[in-house]
Amino acid sequence: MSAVLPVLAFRLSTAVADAFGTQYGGLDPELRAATKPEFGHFQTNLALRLAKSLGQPPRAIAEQLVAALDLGDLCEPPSIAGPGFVNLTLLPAVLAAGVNEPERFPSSGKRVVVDYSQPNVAKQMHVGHLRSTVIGDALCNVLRYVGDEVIRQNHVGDWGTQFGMLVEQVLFEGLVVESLDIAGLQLLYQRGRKHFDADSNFADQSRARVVLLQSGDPLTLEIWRQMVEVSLIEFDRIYAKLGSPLTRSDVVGESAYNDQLPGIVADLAAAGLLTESGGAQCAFLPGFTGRDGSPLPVIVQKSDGGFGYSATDLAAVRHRVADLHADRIIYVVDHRQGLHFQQIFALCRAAGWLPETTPAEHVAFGTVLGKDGKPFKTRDGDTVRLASLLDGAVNRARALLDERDAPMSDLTRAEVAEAVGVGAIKYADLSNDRINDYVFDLDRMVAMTGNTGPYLQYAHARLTRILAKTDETPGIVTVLEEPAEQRLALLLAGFGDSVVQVAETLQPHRLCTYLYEVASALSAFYETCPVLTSAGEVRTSRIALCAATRRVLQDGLGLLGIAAPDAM
RNA sequence: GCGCCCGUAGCUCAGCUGGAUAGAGCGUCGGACUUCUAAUCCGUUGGUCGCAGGUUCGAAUCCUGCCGGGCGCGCCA
Repeated sequence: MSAVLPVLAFRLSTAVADAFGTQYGGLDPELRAATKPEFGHFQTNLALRLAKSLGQPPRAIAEQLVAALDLGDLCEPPSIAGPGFVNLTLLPAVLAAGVNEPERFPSSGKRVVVDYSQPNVAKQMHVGHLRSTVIGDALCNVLRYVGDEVIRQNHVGDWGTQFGMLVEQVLFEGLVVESLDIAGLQLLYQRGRKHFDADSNFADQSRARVVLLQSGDPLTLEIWRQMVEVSLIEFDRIYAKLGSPLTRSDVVGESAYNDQLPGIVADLAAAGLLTESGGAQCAFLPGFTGRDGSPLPVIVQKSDGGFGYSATDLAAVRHRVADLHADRIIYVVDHRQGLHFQQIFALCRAAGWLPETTPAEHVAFGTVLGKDGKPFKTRDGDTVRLASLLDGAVNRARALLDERDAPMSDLTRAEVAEAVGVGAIKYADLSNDRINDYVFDLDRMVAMTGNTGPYLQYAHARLTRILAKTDETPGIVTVLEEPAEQRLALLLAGFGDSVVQVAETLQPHRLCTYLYEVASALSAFYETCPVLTSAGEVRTSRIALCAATRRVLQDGLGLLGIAAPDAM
């Protein structure tokens, strides 16, 4: 639609300038989607806006505006309604063109770095990683679609004091790390933690081991590397299950910045941004205050000389701007870290590592809750593993498929169950505004009615079936007479705009809402407009409309990271 | 105490950056299957947009102040 929209906007501005003087030509044409189908396709509220400065009644202005407006090649004659709205209805041919010629996005020349997923070494991925991974994937897809170059950064938690303890426990037990899996590593962590708390001698050795790790002791480093390897194998497995494109080449863990941390401190000190407080090197920034109103620091270097997460995050920002040449930096991290990122961004700007022209955005999201309204946990109070979460949804989808006795091979059925189950979870996660918490409710997620993943997948499967029954390859849309056809066509033409909106707001739920509207409009079309049993040009056109709808659903779901099976 | 976020129908949520009578789904109730896949569709029911002011021709949307909830606030990430 954006091929038409700018033209309409330009004509409106021209008409305003002609009718009321050039000083009003620069006014926002306020071209908006019509609030109701009976008002046409678009509306402009310019007349209302101009009423005051022109000192005339809005309706009179609307009449002059319409008189000056030249839209005969694009729209039906404009109508004036209500207090002064000007309603525009596109000609069927223009609408058809919007469907037949989907918008393509040239390269923006912009490079965007997206930091997301961020699992921790030696820990199983759990429900807490779901949102970051799913939202991050969707945003990467959307940004690339609108022409940005996207660089994924998986800031894996692979460094820090706990690894001293882990390595020490490995040596204590005489373990071969490579024989362990992720669950084994997690158990090792628990044993190490107990050991650490119970045995002060072991605790001291663990602390000494951290120093060895950071200074590059070969044995220590090798054991650490093996733990990372075991973990990455597991992450790969989960990403595959989740259908995430994240790979090892996207992993730039905390350890990657280890060498740069002293330099970070030195640079900040040289810039006069550091203050010693309680033995720690701190940056106190204006506008940040703590509990009792005292200045709130960013602790860059701890009192024991070690570096915390802030130092690593600072180094990461610097790396992304200086080395990766990011034009925009995005962090998909839960909302509780909002203050932390505010501080990091502010400090990076003060240090000159993050130019004012480079936006850094914390894409915050809410918590996944259980039915009790508290953070989602198992019955035993443990965190829910991502793997079991996904398996549960796939099993549920499989049961629904079996119940339905859909005519497909077992292999296909397994694949479809996978797509539907995982898609249901992802869609449920993406379809609400990310800032809100949501309750994990499998029944609702896999429901075939309402704004759910399976409902959209089903719409796609139906279209695939219809198109498979025709012997002709779909052509172009030429006939749009039925209201249901027009409504569907109008929506399809707005796909590009919808994606652009997500790229700007970083709110994937807008795309979900859009796709749901498309699927709903398809249902109405499907009820009132026979496709295969119609004849002539109407049939050809409707087949093309089906093909276009299928493409939008497939592409849209694809952007959300959700598969669209051909049958359900 | 300070800061961020949230508050819209019985429930779960949209509301396109200020526009027309605030919309969906679920649920309720009532219809449509010898199906272009009924895992669907159509109809029905339902709201002082937390409260009070303010800005505006016009506010769920912007501003201020309250109320209620979530989260955060020095060496964990």
